[in-house]
Amino acid sequence: MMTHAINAIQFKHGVCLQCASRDSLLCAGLGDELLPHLCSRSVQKHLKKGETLFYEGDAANSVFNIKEGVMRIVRLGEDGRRQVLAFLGHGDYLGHTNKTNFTYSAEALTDVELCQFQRSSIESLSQKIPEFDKQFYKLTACLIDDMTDLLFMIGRKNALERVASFLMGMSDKLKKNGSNRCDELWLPMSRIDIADYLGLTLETVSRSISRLKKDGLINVTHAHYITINDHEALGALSRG
Amino acid sequence: MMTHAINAIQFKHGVCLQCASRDSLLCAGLGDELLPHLCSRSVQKHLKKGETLFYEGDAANSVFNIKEGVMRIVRLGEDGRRQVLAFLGHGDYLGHTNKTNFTYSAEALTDVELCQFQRSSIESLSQKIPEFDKQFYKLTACLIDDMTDLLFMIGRKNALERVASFLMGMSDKLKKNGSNRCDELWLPMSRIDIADYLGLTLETVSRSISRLKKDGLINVTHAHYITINDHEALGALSRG
DNA sequence: CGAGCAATTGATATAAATCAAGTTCGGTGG
DNA sequence: CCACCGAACTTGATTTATATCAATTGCTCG
Repeated sequence: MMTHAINAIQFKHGVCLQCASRDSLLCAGLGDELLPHLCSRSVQKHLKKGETLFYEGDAANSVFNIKEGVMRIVRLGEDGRRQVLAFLGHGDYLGHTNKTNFTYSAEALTDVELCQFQRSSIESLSQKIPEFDKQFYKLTACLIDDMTDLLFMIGRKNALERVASFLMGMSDKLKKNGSNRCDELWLPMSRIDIADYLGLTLETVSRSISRLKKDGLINVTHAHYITINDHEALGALSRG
Repeated sequence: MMTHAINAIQFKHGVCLQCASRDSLLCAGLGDELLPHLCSRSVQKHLKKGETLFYEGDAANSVFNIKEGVMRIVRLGEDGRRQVLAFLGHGDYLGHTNKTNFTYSAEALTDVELCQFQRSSIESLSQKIPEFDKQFYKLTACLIDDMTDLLFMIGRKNALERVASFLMGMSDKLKKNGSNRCDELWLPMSRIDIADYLGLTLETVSRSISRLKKDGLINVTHAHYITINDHEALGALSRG
């Protein structure tokens, strides 16, 4: 029995050591020697495209780190109005709330790999792993920074600027993750998802994309594959 | 010299022990015996109405806890477009970012009292004060919850619903802080501030308030003093 | 008391929503 | 492999909510 338990932890430690997200998530601040402390508290989860991780209203007992894939975070109004709060992917932290139940759902837009932690263990993890603090600060801060940008965008930018901002944001994310082809975008989400993210309708999103295409700022090789022709100009437009 | 230093810490500890925000900020999780550890890292700040705590672009080396008063958090676009990201007051945490420079300014709408901490000490405070974790989790989570609500509001609600949501939010804050007169609102901010918070123009805010008044949901005794007549109906309207 | 700013209210313009066809894409079965 | 179907997307016509422009009123403070 004892041996079994130790093997299990060593196995998980191995998973974490080789993880593609080793340098970007809650584990990033920890040296290899401390990794098992965090690993032993995590559960690895796999979602197929289209599956839901949790629904609005579910008990908020877990938080998650996304290792791979893209998730859609959605808030639904009583009458069906829908706001996409974020598209999250590699390196993003999900589920941080003070409420007892989630006020949004999380759905997989692609196959997704993630680590699940008990909220209670995250709330006091630094007591066991002091090095954990800094990375936790960083992940929550990134979340807040992104939401700040989104608030400004939805509150004060027009349709064309919002779509430009969205595309630039997708490009920035690629760059952040070390891609050298950050102008070749893959958009796994539908036009409705983009519209609900930007506070627009799908028709307006579609028209804005067509406009950017007509003006030569982007190329639309396929509805879900867009290349940025003029990164500079698209950036300027996104800033207003 | 030695005596002087000890007295200074004891004095600050005294300030913290008697603080009106003792139960709601970063210090809330700590017993009186641990309080000096946090106190010794804080600087007490006082702002007069109209003063700016920091500007967009300033180095983001500090975070703050607001003990008293109301602050306006503002993001400015290159061409002057303005988005109020939050109105913060008693019990709120301010300045949490992963960026090296603030992307928003913080201005006092009233006289304000706050505690300032070095970001570097917050990033690793749990190493010294394990009990600190839980409260830090809570404050960052509240921030994210509020921004989530605001995103849904700006992205998917119409003007009247936004203004209703804003008023309900002000009422909720009073209730959270223990007021038994949560329907008697004092609005220290201007109509422009409200408009820039809700992603509207001041005229639309003014018209919406007039409409709520005409429909009997609220009373406007003064531009900055509003009472909610029908809490239930205003809540229903705010939810859409 | 009056100057100047904040707020309200009204008239008009406009960006985006809504309504309505078409078109393309992706999958399925013959 | 191709034809068909439905879903996703694009494009066009019209409506509408809110912005913009403009005038008036009300407050605040010197």
